[in-house]
Amino acid sequence: MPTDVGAIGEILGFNLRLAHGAVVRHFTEHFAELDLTQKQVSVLWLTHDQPGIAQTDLAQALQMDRATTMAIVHKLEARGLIARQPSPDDKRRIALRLTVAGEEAFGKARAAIESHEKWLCDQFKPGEVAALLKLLRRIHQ
Amino acid sequence: MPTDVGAIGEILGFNLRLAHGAVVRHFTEHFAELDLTQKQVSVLWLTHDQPGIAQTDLAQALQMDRATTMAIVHKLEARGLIARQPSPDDKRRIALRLTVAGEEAFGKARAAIESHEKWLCDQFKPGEVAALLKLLRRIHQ
DNA sequence: TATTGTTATACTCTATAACTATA
DNA sequence: TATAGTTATAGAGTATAACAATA
Repeated sequence: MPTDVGAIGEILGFNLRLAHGAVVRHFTEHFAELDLTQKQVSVLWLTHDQPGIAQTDLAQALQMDRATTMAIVHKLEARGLIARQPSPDDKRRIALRLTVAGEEAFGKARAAIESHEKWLCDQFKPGEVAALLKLLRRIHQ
Repeated sequence: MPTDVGAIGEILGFNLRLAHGAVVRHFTEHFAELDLTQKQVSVLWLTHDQPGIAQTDLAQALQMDRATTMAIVHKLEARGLIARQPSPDDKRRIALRLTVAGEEAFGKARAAIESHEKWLCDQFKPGEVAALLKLLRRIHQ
């Protein structure tokens, strides 16, 4: 039984923060074996869906700073999950692709996401999931 | 116009993360002048509401680790916003209170929270705010 | 034994600033 | 000039482990 938080418990931003934290904790436990963070999985996912994507595109899609994106991509490259090659038509851009090991890791991650997402969605009725999705989108779009 | 994120955009956890990030960014800009983070404001708020509260209580209410709580309280104490005194009935516990400066800072923070929260809630109809609050609570409770 | 506070440590995320190369 | 990548740097948050004092 959590401590009563009083008036702050009525603040939407406060509840969003606690909900986010709870999901992150579950994610971290769930992905401990794969040793992947939310951000890393997101980058693997987007790179899988859009081979040749550049860091700037990732940054925009995931609403991150370029430097933050750099750090995440660099780590995934060091682990041999992502390969980089200069883009022929624009030499400033570097095209990203998953390596064979990256595709394999993403396959496992995708299965883990499904069960993680199921845990989250099982807390709601189907209509509630759609409603929550719609409301959350309005905040970040 | 954000980049199309594809299938990952249907994941509830993904949207929760982006929404949380957007709110944190707005909060940070909004509180730049006061130089306070979400966590720091939460601690000030709870300490204001419950004078004599201990770090363990804060940790439980804010769903944080004890060590994390320690770091936040310590920083607020160093800034002269929080005072600590050993609890008479349980010498392990340390009672926390806001100093005069702390009360003043919290007063300003409370006004800033109101306008920040208004920005957030203005993105929704009244019924939607209540619905979102209810759904988020279910995740972290 | 259990709880509270504490310290040390480490990693992720986040952002800013400044630099290089290319468009 | 604007964009893409890069590096250095710094701070916040998160968590684990281990310790001392007290219950």
